[in-house]
Amino acid sequence: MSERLISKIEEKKKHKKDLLFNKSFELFTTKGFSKTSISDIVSNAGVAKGTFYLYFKDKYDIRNKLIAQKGQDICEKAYNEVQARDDINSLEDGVIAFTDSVINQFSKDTIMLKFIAKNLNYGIIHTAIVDESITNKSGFNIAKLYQEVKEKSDVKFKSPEVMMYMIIEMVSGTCYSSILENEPVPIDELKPQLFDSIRAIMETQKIH
Amino acid sequence: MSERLISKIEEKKKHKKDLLFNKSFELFTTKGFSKTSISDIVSNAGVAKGTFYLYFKDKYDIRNKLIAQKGQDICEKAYNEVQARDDINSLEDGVIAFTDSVINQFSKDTIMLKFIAKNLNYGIIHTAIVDESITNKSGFNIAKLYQEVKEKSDVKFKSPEVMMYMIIEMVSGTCYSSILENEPVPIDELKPQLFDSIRAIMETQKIH
Amino acid sequence: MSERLISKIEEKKKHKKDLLFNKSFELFTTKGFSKTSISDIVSNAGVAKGTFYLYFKDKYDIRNKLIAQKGQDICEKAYNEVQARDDINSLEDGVIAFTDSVINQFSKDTIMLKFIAKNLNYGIIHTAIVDESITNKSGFNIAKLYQEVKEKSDVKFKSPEVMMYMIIEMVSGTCYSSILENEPVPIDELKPQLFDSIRAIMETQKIH
Amino acid sequence: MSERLISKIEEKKKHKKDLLFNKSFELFTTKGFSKTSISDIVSNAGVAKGTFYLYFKDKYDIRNKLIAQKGQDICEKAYNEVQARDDINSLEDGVIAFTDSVINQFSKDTIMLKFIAKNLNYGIIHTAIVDESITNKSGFNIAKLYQEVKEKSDVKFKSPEVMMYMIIEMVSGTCYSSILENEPVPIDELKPQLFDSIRAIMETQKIH
DNA sequence: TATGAATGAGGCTTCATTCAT
DNA sequence: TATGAATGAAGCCTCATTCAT
Repeated sequence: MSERLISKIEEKKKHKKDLLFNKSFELFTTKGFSKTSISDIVSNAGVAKGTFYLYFKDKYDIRNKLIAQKGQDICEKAYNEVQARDDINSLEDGVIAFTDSVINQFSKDTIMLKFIAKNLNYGIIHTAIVDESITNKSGFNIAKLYQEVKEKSDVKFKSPEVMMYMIIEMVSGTCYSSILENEPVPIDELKPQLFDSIRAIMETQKIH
Repeated sequence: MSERLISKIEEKKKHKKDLLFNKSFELFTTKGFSKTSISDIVSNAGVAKGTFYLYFKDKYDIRNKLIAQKGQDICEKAYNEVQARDDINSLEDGVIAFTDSVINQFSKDTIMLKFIAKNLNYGIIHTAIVDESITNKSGFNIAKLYQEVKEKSDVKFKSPEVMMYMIIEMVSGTCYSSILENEPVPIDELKPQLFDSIRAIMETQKIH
Repeated sequence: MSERLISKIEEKKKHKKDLLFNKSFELFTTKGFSKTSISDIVSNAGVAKGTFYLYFKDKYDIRNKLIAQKGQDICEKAYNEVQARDDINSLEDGVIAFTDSVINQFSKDTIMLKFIAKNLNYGIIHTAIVDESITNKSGFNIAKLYQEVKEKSDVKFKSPEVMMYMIIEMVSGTCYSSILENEPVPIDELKPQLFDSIRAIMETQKIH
Repeated sequence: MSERLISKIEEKKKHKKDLLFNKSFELFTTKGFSKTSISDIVSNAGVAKGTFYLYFKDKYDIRNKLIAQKGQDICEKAYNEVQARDDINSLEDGVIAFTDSVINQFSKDTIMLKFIAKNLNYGIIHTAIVDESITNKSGFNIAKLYQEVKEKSDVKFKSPEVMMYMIIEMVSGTCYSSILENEPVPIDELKPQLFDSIRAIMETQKIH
């Protein structure tokens, strides 16, 4: 009986935390982070100011957890989509399919793109990955994925980390303004050239 | 006589504006933008608060002009270095030489790297390029450079804008953490792979 | 059986109250009263916030009871020490011996000195003396002591209350900074002069 | 002309600072220090919140300066009164006359007595004495006074600092409750006994 | 032009207290 | 009795901006 009581309370707490998460995301993406105050967040969530501090240290805390959370959601979805396909015959195909999924998700949800791109930086990602409350939520973990892919691949690359890095930066940088402003070209035009470039970069890195 | 008087006043005005520019840059790069107040800036510059508003609209205004200014300084220096070399036989060589110069400048001045990277975004660049007070300062102009290079080249590319974009994003993204944190590898290790990738991307874009 | 059950519960209650007492004292003397919150107290005591309000009205309540308690402990100890001596031949000797014991106790426990001195005031003492939960704890009672001493003495004084008052204030005031800061002189140097002054004051008050 | 302008502005500033001083004193003595907020102070003074911070660091700052200020005012007045008398034939007479003046001042202004007694401590006095904005206000200086008296006296004392200390503590301690609560006796009854005790203490300290 | 005193909105955070469980 | 989530008033302080001089 007392167990059920506890779980009920825990559920309520979870609900309140999620409420704060969702309303914060809403406000950060519409008003912008620095123009969103704690007052805005709590009045939107319909809770008292003090309640915010029961769940988060400050505005930066909730932002960082939000970024990590959303970032992982996107990667997890992309991973699952790649797994479900049966036309992936090489690592190149896999990387491109993964990229394609991420681009598509961002194209459909430009608010998310703006939020993540504006706020992403390595410090945040790192501390977030360490935060168990996020990584434990689902079984998925971006670090595990990377390891898994590397081991499965039968082709060897000179420096896989550098290669992935170059690809990620190229993709994220160009897509940001392509999706949001159609500059230098709309995303549909950009994609084939991007994929060609990914293959070209991977080719330079192969060890024969 | 009155002309000289006017020019003297103009000089003084210029002096104060420059002072505010320099001190702002100092503070933005040490304390960070959002933690730097107008009070900080003026007390460091030794002028009154009201004076700030005589020259700039607000804190964002001075930051944007600062970024554009510093960004152009770097490009101009890189351009001049490339011009002075006599071992540039192709557009690829030119792009790589230009990139190399920029990377070297940032390696020597990581504060600048942090400032520009953290604040750069297309909106700022665009409004800044339009601002005559910056572009007119020296004869150099990044837009003109681009045109010039494109016309000179005897090889044609499918989509030069896209190509340059992809290269720029790949370079800037990877160099940031490579220079500042040696991640994923130190900049000296990164460079050859980056240059290989640049050549590879350009190759995919060539029209034969 | 039910009696033992009740006494067990009573013991538990007593235990919790004592726990709150002890942890409060610890925190008040380390962090200071105003910087110690109820949250601090209960989290240190390992009980829930609501529990605090089961035993005390508020932070002031627990502080006042603490002061009275600790003050009485000190007086009781001093009284017992004086009783145990056989070299006390006059009221002057008794007063000085009592004073000496209190000073020694404070010298060994400066935290207590700070706490009591900083918080002592007549309102608190008075309400605390009235509080039965404190005075009943042991048989000792400072008011009874005073009466007892006065009756036993064969010398008469003009105004014993005033005399004791002057002595107490002189002693407590000077000892505070002498013990804590060695100002104006260390306590060992101060003592003989203090005792001379006590004797001198008492002499002016004697009725011959 | 510009000089007069500056002095006019300085006058206005002085006026505002004094306004804050006065209103703070009023509130601290009626509501109590901890229950007086900055908001209370500024709304009573009729200035904006920010203005407070132009003149004082925080609530503690204004309180400490207030104590030092008021304390010095009292001592200065007592000193002048002693100087004006022609029946002072010894150091004992001087100390007693000074004490008498201070007691009389506090008897007439019990609010001041409460404020100073509750807040006085050596740290505050010390930092206040160092603060030039207070000590320079008038020529008077408590440290100078002490030196002056010591040099003039033709009788020598074993340890003048300790002696003064004991006297001060005895006087201040007993007077506080005597003036405010008539306990243990009204101040008029206390005085003669206090003065006897002062003479007795000084006697024990004389070097013959 | 230049100054800097004054403003006051608005942000962040703490914390005593309550009350449903 | 005991709990601790929730409250929201209340405090402190900063800072961009204005305007009289």
